Amino acid sequence: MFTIKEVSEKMDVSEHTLRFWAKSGFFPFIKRDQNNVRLFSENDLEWVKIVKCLRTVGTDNKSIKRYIDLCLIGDSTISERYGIIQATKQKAEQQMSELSHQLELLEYKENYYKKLLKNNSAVDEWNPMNKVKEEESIA
Amino acid sequence: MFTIKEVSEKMDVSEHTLRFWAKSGFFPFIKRDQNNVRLFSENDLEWVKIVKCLRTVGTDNKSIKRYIDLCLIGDSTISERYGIIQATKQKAEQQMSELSHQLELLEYKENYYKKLLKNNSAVDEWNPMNKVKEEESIA
DNA sequence: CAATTACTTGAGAGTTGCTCTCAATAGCTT
DNA sequence: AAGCTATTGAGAGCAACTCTCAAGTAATTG
Repeated sequence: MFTIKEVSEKMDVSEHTLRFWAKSGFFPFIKRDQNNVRLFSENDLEWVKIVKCLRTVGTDNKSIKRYIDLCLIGDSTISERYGIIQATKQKAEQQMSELSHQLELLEYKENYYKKLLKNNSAVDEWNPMNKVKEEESIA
Repeated sequence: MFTIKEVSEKMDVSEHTLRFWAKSGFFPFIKRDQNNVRLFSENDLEWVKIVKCLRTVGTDNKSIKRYIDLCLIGDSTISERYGIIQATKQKAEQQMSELSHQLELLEYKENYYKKLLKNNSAVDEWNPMNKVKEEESIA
């Protein structure tokens, strides 16, 4: 059994967020000790894991709650849960491809700045002939 | 020259967000027509592109403003901008690897549900012998 | 054994980055 | 002229945290 602090470190989710998620009903099986302190079991960690996964992919909390509730209902909801997981997978894949697209832009910029740095250190800054005119700055 | 609606469609960013970004000072060169309507130039689209890129990777708006301001200052800030782009690239790479990690979990779940669906349709649900005991539901 | 330190709790305020609503204005169409 | 379509800025609303705080408990230390 783990305290919220231990879970926070183990799963790399802030204690605040874990409490917020708990209040949102994302961890239905959490026990408390005699002092009302939350104690997470290994099984509870699995719930943290799936919630973190869904949030990482950008699922909103309402949809996460829906998924949790489906799990609690039981076997009759398996095909709906299967659909949710599939849709989430697709979303994750789209995000990967979007990210790799943005990485291309970042690499282009990186090279652009690298070149500028090389040139700048080579030229004589004090020579007015090296002044470059620009209509508008570039991002 | 493009209206905000055209830019919204071209760049896949909502008009609301574009206005919000404009108000935040992310597009320093935007012109207006005689009716105060914003007109984006091709160069302005480049600013939209880089802002969208930085936001996609999760850069906060304050840091984006800092980057924009550095661009406006000019050549003396190239090495700082280079650093920002490098750090952003790293962040994007981390996010890719986090996403692909989460994709693994999603694939595992997908297979798990796929198997359950196959079994469920094969067994006789009305046979009490097929009742499976579970201590706690699983996410 | 009182005091300090280290956690934990829930309530609730504050923050970020949108997102949406609205009234005012302008141009185009019939 | 009336209707339709855009655009604008101001400002309300929202999601998902994030942070602050007072209160409670437990272990440690002087």
